[in-house]
Amino acid sequence: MPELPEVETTVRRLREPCVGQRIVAVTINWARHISTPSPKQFRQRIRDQKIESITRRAKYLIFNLESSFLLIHLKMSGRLEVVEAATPRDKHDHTIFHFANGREMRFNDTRKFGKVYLVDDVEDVTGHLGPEPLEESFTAKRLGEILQAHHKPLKTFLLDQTLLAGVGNIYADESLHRAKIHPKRYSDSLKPDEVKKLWRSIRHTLNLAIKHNGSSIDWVYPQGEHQNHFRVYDRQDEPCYTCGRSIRRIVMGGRSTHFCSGCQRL
DNA sequence: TAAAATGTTGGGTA
DNA sequence: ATACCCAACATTTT
Repeated sequence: MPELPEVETTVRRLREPCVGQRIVAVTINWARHISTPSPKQFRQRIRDQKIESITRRAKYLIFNLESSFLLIHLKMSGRLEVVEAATPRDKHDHTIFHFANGREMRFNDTRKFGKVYLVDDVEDVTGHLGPEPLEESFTAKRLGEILQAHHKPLKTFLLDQTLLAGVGNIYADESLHRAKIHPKRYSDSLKPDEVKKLWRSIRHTLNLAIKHNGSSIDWVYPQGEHQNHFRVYDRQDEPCYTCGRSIRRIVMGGRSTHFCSGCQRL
């Protein structure tokens, strides 16, 4: 589930226990978690490297090591925790990074969709991604240009990581509601004031979610509290807080899509 | 019980 | 260029 705000929260939470730590070994219990290089090469190359900093690009965590980059994508159910080595392991702790200080970072991933990369060039993994919505360089003008260049329903547009990076199913719906724009509107149909509203809405929605430490849903990602602030996501048949009309749930591109039948007209 | 649905993404085929 | 279905997998819900 983790989208941009949850990944950002995870990065911030991991900095204190990780930065400055040296990775002395890696335990790989599910080899297919390691995307590149081979598990054997991975273990060898990461060994004895220190974590110098942690950043984020879209939904990827980037661990800046001494001589390479460790990237992790949590996909649908991934979680990262740093614990004492003596802490009992969970059956879904698939990849474990052992630190020199006796603690370890565990990549727990029930559905096993997550991926781990060790690369010299971050762009090898993130090169196909669109702009970061919270960067200063991402202006309303820039969003407008990208919107105009494609003819896609907005929901589909917002989920396309090559056009705009980091927005997932929850924040796409929340952003469109805050902008009062219907998810089926086509990207190249927005008027300039609508572009501006959508741009502001995306950034506000993501920043607010980060302030709430992300959203917690079910058993995944237990930290955040932004789920208490959803306006449309998972609120089908409930009244809109803005206009009182009921929230609808439809399926677009195989993804559940929530919008207000009053505020968001086609 | 069995089928459907769940936050992601990439690929293959129209 | 876009749309649609499928794949990866485990667990919960219908």
